Amino acid sequence: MRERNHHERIDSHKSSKSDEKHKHKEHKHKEHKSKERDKDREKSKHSSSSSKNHSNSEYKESSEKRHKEKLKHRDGSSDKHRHKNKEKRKEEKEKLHSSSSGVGDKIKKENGFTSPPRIKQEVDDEYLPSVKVENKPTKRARIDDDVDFKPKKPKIEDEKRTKKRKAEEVTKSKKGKMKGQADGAGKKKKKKEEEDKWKWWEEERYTDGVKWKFLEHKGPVFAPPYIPLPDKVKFYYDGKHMKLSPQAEEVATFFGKMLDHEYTTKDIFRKNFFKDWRKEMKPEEKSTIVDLNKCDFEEMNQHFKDQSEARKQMSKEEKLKLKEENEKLLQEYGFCIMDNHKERIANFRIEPPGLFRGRGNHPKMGMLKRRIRPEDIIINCSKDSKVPVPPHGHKWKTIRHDNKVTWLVSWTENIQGSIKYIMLNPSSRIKGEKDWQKYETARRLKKCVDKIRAQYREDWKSKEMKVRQRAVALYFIDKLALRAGNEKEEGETADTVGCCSLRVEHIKLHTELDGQEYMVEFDFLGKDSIRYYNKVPVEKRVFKNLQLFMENKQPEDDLFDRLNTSILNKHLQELMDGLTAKVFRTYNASITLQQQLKELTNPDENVAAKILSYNRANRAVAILCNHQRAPPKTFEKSMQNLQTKIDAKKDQIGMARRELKGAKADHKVKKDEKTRKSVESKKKALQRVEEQLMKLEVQATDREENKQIALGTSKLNYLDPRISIAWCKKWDIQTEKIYNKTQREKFAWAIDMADEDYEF
DNA sequence: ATTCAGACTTGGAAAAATGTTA
DNA sequence: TAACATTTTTCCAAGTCTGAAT
Repeated sequence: MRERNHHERIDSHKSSKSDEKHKHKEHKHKEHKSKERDKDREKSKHSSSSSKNHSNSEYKESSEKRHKEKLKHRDGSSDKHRHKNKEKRKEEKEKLHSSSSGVGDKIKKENGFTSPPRIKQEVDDEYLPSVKVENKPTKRARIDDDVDFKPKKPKIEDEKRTKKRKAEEVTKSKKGKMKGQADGAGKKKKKKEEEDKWKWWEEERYTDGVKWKFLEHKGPVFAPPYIPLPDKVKFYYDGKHMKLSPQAEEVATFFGKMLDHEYTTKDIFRKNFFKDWRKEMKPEEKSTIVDLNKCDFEEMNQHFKDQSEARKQMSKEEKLKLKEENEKLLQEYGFCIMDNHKERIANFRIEPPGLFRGRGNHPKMGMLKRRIRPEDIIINCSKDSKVPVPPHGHKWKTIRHDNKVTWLVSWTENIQGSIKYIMLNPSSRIKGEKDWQKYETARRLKKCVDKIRAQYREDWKSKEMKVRQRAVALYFIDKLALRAGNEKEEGETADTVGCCSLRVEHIKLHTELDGQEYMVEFDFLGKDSIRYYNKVPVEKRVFKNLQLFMENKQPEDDLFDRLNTSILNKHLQELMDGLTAKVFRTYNASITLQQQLKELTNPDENVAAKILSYNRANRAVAILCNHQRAPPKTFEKSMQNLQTKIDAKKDQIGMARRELKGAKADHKVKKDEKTRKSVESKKKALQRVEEQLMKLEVQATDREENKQIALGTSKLNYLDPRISIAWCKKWDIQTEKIYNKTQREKFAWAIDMADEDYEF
């Protein structure tokens, strides 16, 4: 950020953003940098035994340096020019290469779809042309899909509900009437609940980009106004008490609340905070408070701790009252009417002001996120609806009636200048339909993925650099489930990359490593600055291509310099309607789950063990997608507790065994009914405890394996829920065992529609 | 072709709610 | 019944992708 501003000033006479970007990139301290990276690698090697390393912290430090080490720009020659020359050189070399190495290329056993780390076996099979799937032209596939995606009849026989939304109201009331007449009073309630569950998936979708016909809501709930601190809570500057103006005090409390957080120790955070805080100060304050290090927020911090403690200690009645108030608010603002149905809103509360907490090494961390007022708010609703009323004495910024979008409320946030929205809950029709559609697109990919894979393998040999890069990138996206990797504005966000934005410094080539040939070692920060570390064997041709792409480049140069997400997606679009890079992630995630479930589920095992298998399948996907979490702070202890329980259970078993033995002996002697019964019951008791033990042990295994893996995201966003539902039905496992209430609501469509035979 | 705003999905952490134990 | 552990929900940042403007 600093550096960037500096440059902007110097270079202000010219240059587009992209020029600037390259200038920055191309004049960094190489030696310095690469040394840093080496050190880093060294570290990561030590710390990782598995092929994917999960420690983020190490990486972050060094990535931080990236920004700092940029050197001054010097020459003015056009960037594009340079680029072109570079590429020409490359193309020449490429020709040489392909003619010399191409011939000897034998087809390896490796087909390019070896398992991602720790997934036992998988996509391999997918690559082989399957019997069932012919390679249809994409057009055709599209049609197929559409058929698939249309609501299915079965469950609506009796009611003929497949009609246009317009007709819904009629349907509904008619239905109500029928019920009212038919049912006895006692049944009414239950019936009503049933009716409330609207099966939108049995109705027709909008086709023309229209998202709704009617939309009515009450607008957002604003953050509560700032309550000044009581006088006894003091702020000290340089050891001296200082009463702050309300504005300055509010911002100070944001910092005070966070005192225990690591953020407040970070330089950038402190610097950004202090700068923005000073903007809120009165002139006197501004002239006095010049050094953040001399500020003492301790009492504020304590005050808020006390407050939250007090909240915990509230009496039952008070808590209940609070809960009721919350519920009232939810009832009033938490729902909207969209096309005759009451739907839950996801986030009806406006984000309160506070300090921006970017993730990873974010240049803007600590900046003040300002309070949103009604005047910042754009309302979206239908013309014929009751327009939400702004708070007294205020006006909305704008009121819109745009039914081509799904949001109800929007505002522009001041840190990145991006737009924030209030939208509906995942259980809503509008989200659900889209979600369903996403999986249908992925299923269409399944039908043509063989063809696409064959195609990009062909493209590895292309004469055109652009095509080769595209093909290798796509291979990574497919094989490793990498994200597309859009370009980002440098200095505005943390330095993270995806596939297309990988830089030379992010991969290392090893002709041989760990006994395998042609290994690529990935090490970069992905979304949310989560580290991706992986060593993968690739095909020789890919390897050679990578060498080519890296020739004559600096570590900080783009690996795929002729490629970006827009080029890639345009290409994908041509291969299959609706295909984009992220579809591969969805596809590979879902297909992996399906295969893993098939492979891991043991019919003879009990429910607990089956669930463990499910979780393991889920885990395989999470690993593929690199979904990591920080190990829970209480992890070790919680493992210990579980172990204690297990030990206790084992003792119990010993006891039960002895008792059984005794009973048996008794029975042998007496041979009467009473002792026989006793033996029976002891046997049962033993069995019971053994089962409990088994459950605990399964739980322990599951938890251990899940230490640094986050299952949530894949479960919620990547796995076709119908696969899971089919699995549940097949093995007679309750849906509740794998989906909690929220999840069941979100996946209601899948729960209703998938049967045991569903195949992704 | 490139840039940019906009809209929407995806992501882990943290807070809140709920369950369990001493 | 408080303290602690675990699960669920909320929060909001950070991606992807589209389409319009230039």
